[in-house]
Amino acid sequence: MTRTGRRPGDSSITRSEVLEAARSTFAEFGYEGATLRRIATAAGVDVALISHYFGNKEDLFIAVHDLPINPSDVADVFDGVDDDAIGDRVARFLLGVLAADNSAAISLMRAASTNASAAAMLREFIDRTLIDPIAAMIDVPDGRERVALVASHLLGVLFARDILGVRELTSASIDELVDAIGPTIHRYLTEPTRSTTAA
Amino acid sequence: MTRTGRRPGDSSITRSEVLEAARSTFAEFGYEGATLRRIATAAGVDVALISHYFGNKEDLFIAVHDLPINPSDVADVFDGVDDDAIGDRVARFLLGVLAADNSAAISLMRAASTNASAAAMLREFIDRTLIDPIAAMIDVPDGRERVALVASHLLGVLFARDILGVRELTSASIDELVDAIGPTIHRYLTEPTRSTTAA
DNA sequence: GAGACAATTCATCATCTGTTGAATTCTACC
DNA sequence: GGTAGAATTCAACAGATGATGAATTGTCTC
Repeated sequence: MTRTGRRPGDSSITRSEVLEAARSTFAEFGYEGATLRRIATAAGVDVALISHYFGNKEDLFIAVHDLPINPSDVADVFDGVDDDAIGDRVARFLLGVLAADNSAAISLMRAASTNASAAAMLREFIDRTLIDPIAAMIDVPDGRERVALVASHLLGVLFARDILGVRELTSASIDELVDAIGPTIHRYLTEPTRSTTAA
Repeated sequence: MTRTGRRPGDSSITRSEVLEAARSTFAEFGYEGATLRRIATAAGVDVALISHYFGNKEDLFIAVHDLPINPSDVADVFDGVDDDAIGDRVARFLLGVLAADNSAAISLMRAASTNASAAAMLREFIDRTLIDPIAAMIDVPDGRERVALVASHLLGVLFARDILGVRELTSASIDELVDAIGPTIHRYLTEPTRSTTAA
């Protein structure tokens, strides 16, 4: 149907359609599994157009994962929260942002499993956006290790729920998950450790 | 060097060498990334030999992941353990078995991220080997959901540590990790929930 | 309305994928 | 010691992959 040459009408739309198609395809199939042709088909576009816009596959991946949270957002989460509610607040914020249909987090997790540079992206994202600001706020000596445990727990829940499809988690609402996980996060962030936690 | 035809000497070794090469290659590259040719090279063998032995790639993957724990092993972990030590015992057992250089768990996690049948394998493994027996033993109404949270946490730590390479976790010893995570697992398994946990 | 340039597709490339069939070399049994 | 069969490699396959260059069609500016 669509012939060669430029389409009539506003053409700035196509680029964002490609991005959207790439996002959901990366999220569903991971880096290697998300074929340029699959993305192109999902976007209703020829393969070559993707290369034309984004150069190569890796640059497309990077463009897609211009990540959803920035450190100051995380800092805002703590604004005026009394200590008792920190766990819930963090849990709700992260689950809300990361488990959303947006699913950039799932996409990154899938890709990170088999692609070293995606793993580095996610690792640095966790570092810069979670560990750095949260550890600075709770201000305890082993703060970074504590936040790393919190992040691990969140990653694990996303993995089990959205990648593996563990029933006990898929059937729970975000509210129920926050209710279950919040206290754990709260303890990791506030409770004294039993001994030296990590190096 | 190696010419066509059967090699002299004991030939039952080769098969296990292929399995070992497949194990580590799957663990490093995931299902799609672990090329038959890559596995063959690692095993010092021609590609066709793999197909000859294992039929196809999926059967090879299944043969490799004849999984390391069985439910009765898990049950034994609780034998004569007083309630206070359950968390540590579970944490040490699972981290010890799953994070070992054996790395079948990492291999499954990597593959599960991009391959639906690998995800199903891991999900069922968690179900049958962790959730079923542990939930039966703690014997509380929402036991399955509690164990699912425990499993999620463990998966998350493995993911963050062995796949992402988060420094705060890679620099910790197994003992330190057990020390940090044990109490959390203990609470998930024994502490009363704040409200209804999940469906 | 002509010319520059952007958007889009088509055709094609070399490379890699899993799998299969035939050929060769060894071992085991009679 | 000859022969059945297993172990192993070689060669080749059809299909998919990411990338590139040329061709076509639209939009915008003067």
